Amino acid sequence: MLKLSRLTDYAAVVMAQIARHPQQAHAAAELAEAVQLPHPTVSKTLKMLVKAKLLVSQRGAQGGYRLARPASQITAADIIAAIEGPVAMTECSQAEGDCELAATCGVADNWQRVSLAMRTLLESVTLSHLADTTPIKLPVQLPIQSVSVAAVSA
Amino acid sequence: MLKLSRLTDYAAVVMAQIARHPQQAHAAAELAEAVQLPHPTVSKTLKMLVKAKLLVSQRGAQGGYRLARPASQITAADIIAAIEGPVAMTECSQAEGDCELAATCGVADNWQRVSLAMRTLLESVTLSHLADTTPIKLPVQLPIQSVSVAAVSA
DNA sequence: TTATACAGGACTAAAATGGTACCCAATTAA
DNA sequence: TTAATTGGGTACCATTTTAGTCCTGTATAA
Repeated sequence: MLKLSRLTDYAAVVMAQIARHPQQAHAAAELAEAVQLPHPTVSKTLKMLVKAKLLVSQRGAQGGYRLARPASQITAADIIAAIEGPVAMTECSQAEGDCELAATCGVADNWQRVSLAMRTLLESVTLSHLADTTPIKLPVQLPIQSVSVAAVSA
Repeated sequence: MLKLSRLTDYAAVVMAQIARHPQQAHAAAELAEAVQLPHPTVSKTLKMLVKAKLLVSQRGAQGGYRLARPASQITAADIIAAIEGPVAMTECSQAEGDCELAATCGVADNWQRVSLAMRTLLESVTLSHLADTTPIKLPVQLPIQSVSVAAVSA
């Protein structure tokens, strides 16, 4: 289905929740309550988001989580990458040629182009967009005509 | 990683292989040899592609698999859907509201828009493109500015 | 009629995913 | 200084998904 994992979905929801009240720190328990998900799971998700530098945390009483940068500078691709790793459609489109089928494959290059277009799309959607309850108007025309595979395969 | 499953990857490679020689019927064993993958696995993949009406099969001696329609009319989205089911980023973007968290979620609509844009992108890539060894120039500018969620949520 | 080749389903093994629990570290406030 | 609060890290387990294999049946062509 080319689906996001459930944790990624949670991450997006939680990030959006924080983005709607960016001033205050949000405790894991409070967020879990707000989004109606089990506390330990939300907590795990938050930790991953901190590790990915999308959130900053403050321990102790009155502590909690805040956005590491403005919601407009956090993208859907960032959130997905935080939980699932970098966006890449195929094994071979993420790392250097560790696919020994490359010779017989014949579609690798083109998948990489598609992959890159997907990533560009996901990078054009920010947390502000996701958190907003009004519909996104995706602002950019994707530069897919000029996609180069160099940056991917290198 | 938002990655295709391995079987989907195989499916694309096999489809491309058939697309390069569209006149003749291709036996599973022959294809397995050509793409250097185990026969039973390729066979399973082929069966799924037949079920999805992307290939037609012919039993008996000299039988095998052929494209059900021209490569230019088979899209990446078709191939992915054949193996993984319909392209949808989140649980709730595929079926009717079977997500009881919708109330607290607050990002469902926007994920659906993103989902739709992804699908549009994948529908713009055909098997001809994938099978071609020269780089794709993705031909369409995505109509993402005018994306409506109606078709998805309905 | 026999060899070829797909159809369908059952089965198993392995891996990813999701969820939980536990204990430690840091901070704050009484 | 101590207690309460809150995140950090790790390890573990259950479940689901994925991948791969095998077996038996059926259609077709020579």
